[in-house]
Amino acid sequence: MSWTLATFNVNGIRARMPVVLKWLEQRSPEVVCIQETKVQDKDFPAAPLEEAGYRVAFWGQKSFNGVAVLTKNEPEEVRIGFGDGQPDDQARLITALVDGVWLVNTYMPQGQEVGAPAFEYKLKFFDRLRVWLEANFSPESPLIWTGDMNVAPEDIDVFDPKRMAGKVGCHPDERKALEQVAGWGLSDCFRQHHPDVKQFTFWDYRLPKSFQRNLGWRLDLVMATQSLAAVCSAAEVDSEPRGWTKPSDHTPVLATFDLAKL
DNA sequence: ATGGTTGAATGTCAA
Repeated sequence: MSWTLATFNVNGIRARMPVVLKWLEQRSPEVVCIQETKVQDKDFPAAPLEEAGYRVAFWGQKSFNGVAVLTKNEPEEVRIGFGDGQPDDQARLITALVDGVWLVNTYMPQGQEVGAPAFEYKLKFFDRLRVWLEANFSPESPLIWTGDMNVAPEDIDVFDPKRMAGKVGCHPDERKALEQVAGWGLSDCFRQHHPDVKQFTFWDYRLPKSFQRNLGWRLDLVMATQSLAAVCSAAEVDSEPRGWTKPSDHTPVLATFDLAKL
């Protein structure tokens, strides 16, 4: 059975519904992990997504953050936040068990700028995620950590690594924090299939014609435990929706797994 | 030098 997961930072689910619905019809992945919904739960546009054939689980807050998981099959379980005793004050983590796979969907903090309180919050969020993974899951089990990581893992993952060196998104401390989580037992599905490709998933609205000029970053990842990585048959970035009318500043990443071989 | 645009909300912040 070929099973495709996608991750998509939509930058406002309500503003992005035309793009999301068109893209779901085109690609029809089994699972879609969404970030930056920017909507309270009571206002989440579940009905049109259900009409498109998906079960919908979400956790949001007013104006900022917010995550959702769309699945063709009913999840066995959905969890919101860390539930680790510290306050779950920002809607950045939703976890679901579906089709025998644990999905960990994160909108990691952006960090604003190196040294800012938000930057410290970002680094701590990565540490907290690693501790939470250790406490709740086994790297031997089929698990996918995906979402907007807000870190370009390596220099190849940013359009101008010299200019961005040490800046937020490329700082060594952030890259170490990302590696620390991955070190639990996760590998980058896109990089596994495309070791040398300079392919971005985010192009800033604020840079003039950034998409046309390909001034971007690869911030959106699909990270799989070993058993899943071994049956990952393909991974791609679908740049097309970034060129549509009223696009998100991010575009979807897809990874396909042969779950029958697990 | 610190620009530029977008979403949510309707101030202005976050990205």
